[in-house]
Amino acid sequence: MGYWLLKSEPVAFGLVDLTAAPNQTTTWEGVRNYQARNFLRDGLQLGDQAFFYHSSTIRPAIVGIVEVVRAGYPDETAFDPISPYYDAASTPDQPRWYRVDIRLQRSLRRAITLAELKQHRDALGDFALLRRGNRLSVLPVTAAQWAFILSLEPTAPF
DNA sequence: GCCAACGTTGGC
DNA sequence: GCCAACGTTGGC
Repeated sequence: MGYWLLKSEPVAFGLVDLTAAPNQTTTWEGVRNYQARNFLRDGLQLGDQAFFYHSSTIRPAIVGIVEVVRAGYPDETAFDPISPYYDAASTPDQPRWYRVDIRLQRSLRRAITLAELKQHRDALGDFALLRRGNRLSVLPVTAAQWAFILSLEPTAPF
């Protein structure tokens, strides 16, 4: 079972949108970065969990947990000339870009902000989200990092 | 809005 | 293959 972090700009598609989506499920398409593509194609497996992260916003933060409900498959938006994600170099025979489908498992009881995560650099170790100049929209999380971050979320009220 | 980081493109 | 130019990401 693998763990990941998926970034999304809430202005474009945030937790509110995922919550409102049919079946609280969406397809994670339009990723046009090779490293992220490799994770989508080869890394994310059915049943894997991922943090849902809000980026490019006033308070960047992990806000939810999603589950992979369909592992990597070709991102067909690359084949569509009208799509903003169109890429003439990607063909059905030789797809260049991949996507996964995800479903909201639950919202976090509170947002765990990037600022807070930075305070725990030592505990988190080498965490892709905290690397300098990190721009990856799909990144791996170790089991230890996953457990630690979840431990920051308050449990039952009492 | 600014700027650092960094991936991509294209000329040579 | 090098590298400058350029575009995008994303935090602040």
